[in-house]
Amino acid sequence: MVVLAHLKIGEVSKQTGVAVGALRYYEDLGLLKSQRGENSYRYYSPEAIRQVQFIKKAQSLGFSLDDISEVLNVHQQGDVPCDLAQSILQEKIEKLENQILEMQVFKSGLEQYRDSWTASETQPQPGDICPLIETIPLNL
Amino acid sequence: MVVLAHLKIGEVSKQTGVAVGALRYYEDLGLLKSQRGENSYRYYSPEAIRQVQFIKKAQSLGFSLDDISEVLNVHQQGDVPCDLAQSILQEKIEKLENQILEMQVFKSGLEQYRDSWTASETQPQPGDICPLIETIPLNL
DNA sequence: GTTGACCTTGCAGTCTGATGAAGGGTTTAA
DNA sequence: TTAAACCCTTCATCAGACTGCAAGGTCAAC
Repeated sequence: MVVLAHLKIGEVSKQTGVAVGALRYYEDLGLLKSQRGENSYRYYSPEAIRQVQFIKKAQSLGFSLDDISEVLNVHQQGDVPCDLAQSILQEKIEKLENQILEMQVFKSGLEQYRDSWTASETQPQPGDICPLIETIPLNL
Repeated sequence: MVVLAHLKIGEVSKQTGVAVGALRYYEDLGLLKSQRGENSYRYYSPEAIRQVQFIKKAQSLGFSLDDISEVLNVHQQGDVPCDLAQSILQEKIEKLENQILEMQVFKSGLEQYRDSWTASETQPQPGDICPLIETIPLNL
């Protein structure tokens, strides 16, 4: 099947909102293909627009370009990559959950320090830089 | 007041647990001072140990080296930098709070997609890469 | 025919907090 | 005296997803 490839990179950029430099970058990473003219210009088929939109959508789910590359490779081999996409998504969710929990614990710790500082009227000792920070224990 | 500066960088590294390279890096950023011997070795006073520990403690509160630099500059000018430290800490807490909220919203969105995907039995359309991703709206 | 918009490659830079290597000088202990 | 351990500077590298620039080739309109 021959696909018409008549869009220049600037056109793809306009239609997708993705910068020209980013499109070239995607090509370097193997995420996007183009046909080269005799002038060495990149020419794209309308399919490419969908492909770039696919990349943007996956990015909006927190997929890295590396993740997307994996997904596209499976597609390239003729398989439907939805199972892979789902498991990557599940990983993202779990990682996010852990990060949120960690941040909540960390934030509570900071709030405790902030409140104890406001409450205390620590006098600076000679040689101290800032007693409020220096009362914190070193985690070795 | 003359302060004895007899500790070599490796000694400071051992006593603080901070890598030699990191100590040099702190010096480049103006966070830590040393006296140079004729051999061009760095020599540190025992004060430096406390200074490095101060840096570590501030880092454990989420302070960037840039933040710490600001705090130390105030101290350098003879002022007590606790007010500054407190306001930086307050900023960190607020930023963290916002990040946590954003991540929770984002995570809910991802979970909705995950669940709708699992529930739906979307059949791949010709030309689709992965319908589960392609049903996501583009945020323009 | 010439201006300007568009395209090419390749390399450097962004941000943060370092780490590592290369290539060479110094000190210390046996 | 010689080997190991330590120190110096300078430069490169990492993650991630690009952006920007220089120097040049191409194309379309007037």
